[in-house]
Amino acid sequence: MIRVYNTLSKSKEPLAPVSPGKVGIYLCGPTVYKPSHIGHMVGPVIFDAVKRYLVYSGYETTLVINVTDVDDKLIAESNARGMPMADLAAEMTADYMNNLDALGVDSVDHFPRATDFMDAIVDLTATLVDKGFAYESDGDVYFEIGKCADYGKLSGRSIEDMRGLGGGTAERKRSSADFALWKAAKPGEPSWKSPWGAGRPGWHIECSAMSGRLLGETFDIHGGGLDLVFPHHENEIAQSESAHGRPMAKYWMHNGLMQASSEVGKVGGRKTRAATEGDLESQEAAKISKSKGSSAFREMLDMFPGETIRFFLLSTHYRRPIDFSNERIEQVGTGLETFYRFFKRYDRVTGESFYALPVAATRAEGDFDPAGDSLLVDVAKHRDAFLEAMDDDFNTGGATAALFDLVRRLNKFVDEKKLEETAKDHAAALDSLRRGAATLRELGSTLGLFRRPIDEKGNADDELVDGLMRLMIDLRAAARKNKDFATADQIRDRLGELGVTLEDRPGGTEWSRA
RNA sequence: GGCGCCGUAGCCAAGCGGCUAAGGCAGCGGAUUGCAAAUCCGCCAUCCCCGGUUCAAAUCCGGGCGGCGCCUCCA
Repeated sequence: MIRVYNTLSKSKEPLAPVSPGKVGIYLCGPTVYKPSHIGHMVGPVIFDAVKRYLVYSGYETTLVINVTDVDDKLIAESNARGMPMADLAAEMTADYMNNLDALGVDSVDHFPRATDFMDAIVDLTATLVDKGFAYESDGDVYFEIGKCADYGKLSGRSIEDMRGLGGGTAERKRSSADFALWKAAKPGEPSWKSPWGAGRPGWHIECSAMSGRLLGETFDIHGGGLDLVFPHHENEIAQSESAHGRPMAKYWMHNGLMQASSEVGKVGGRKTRAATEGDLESQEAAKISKSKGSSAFREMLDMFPGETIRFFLLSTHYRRPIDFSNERIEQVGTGLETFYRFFKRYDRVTGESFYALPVAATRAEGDFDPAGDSLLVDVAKHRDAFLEAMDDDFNTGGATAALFDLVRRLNKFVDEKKLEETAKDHAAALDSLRRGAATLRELGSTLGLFRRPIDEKGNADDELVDGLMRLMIDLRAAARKNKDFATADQIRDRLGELGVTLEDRPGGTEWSRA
């Protein structure tokens, strides 16, 4: 039984899809006017894992992430850069897609773009006007919050709380809290035809329109960052539910926001803030956000492998805010290496590739009977712990602990059975190891991890280096054979200074680059 | 001011009423190794403070203190 924390009820609820066996997920994606930063990757990585886990759990799952490619900020940026809005959007969308790809986010079924759904947006707006929830004013169309009885149910705000100044359009609105569904085009702005004249959609309407088209009037899970609860999601609910007369989504899942830690020093953070005694500038820099500016995600990919960043994002529970720093990513990267080392060890012992192990597509398929095999009894136990954590509101942090327990058990098994030295004599043990390793790969894959070999620095991509290393290792082996340890150690130490690590194993010496 | 979140070892972090409080990073012992590396074993926390509820609280309630988010563009 999978349980999901629902922002709407502020509690965990058993997952009971609208249509049994099927789950529809809509995640609010980016407005593509600038290169994406790490904050944009949090939701996609989490929901990619959520989808994998749901599929693994037997649900036919559809994941939709929208791309908002028309908006005030896009217009401003395209003017500033002197290029058409559509070109800017295309460029930034490509950047976004490349970033997702590097993180292994490839389970997304649809990336609908707002400009491809203009008809749906206009239709929905017209429906709201027809039903009396919205009104036209000087070519703009506004949603009238006062007509929506339960407005504020998601964020816990009352309409009274909402009465602000109303922005620059106050004089055209009936109430300052009303929000725009459609904005009349000013000269030179990109626009689309509508019953109210040429214009473009307001910020929230595209999500209501696209989710309705792709997932239905009531779908299962709507996700997004915590910062979208108000006003974005609140307004989506108002639009969709007023138009359709039924709930928009059963479960609202919100992920915690990425925050910059002072260690990075680039965008400030908590400690910086303390140090500067509440200085306004550093205070505002604590949260990474589009408008505050932070380095492009693309640059981070030059520093860390995508899988390491993914593991970092999944190392804590998705609802928790997560502090970002290079140091922390390095730490989880160090942890990840434990797995990679085991994979190589597995290859050595079995002569087969870990990455070639079959992965059970579903939970039921992955179930197995330990049949009294002491290794497999433990493997099953850790598998259960993993599933239990994931069932509980996708607790990826707890789940990764089970993964670490599992590799340790597998390593211990290889040690105890001395499989590195005498694998050939232990056919039965190898079978157990295979079964256990397959479980590790299966579980990892539900998080989108361990799916394909990582890129190793150095090795094999340079014939000369490879040949030189073989030479050094052979010379050192000869020295060791002659008990000339001074020479052997000198070779190893000097290579160490160059960032090359040598490891002597039963089957020979292996080298790797830091 | 309004709404909300968080405070668990040196650092990160799971646990959210009841087993010896997961796991990772770092550190310290030990096994292994010619010495290392890797691996394995062991050690390293009474859960911000004060009250309360309960047979029983890190977990619930109240009050402090501290950190943060939203209320304006944001994933």
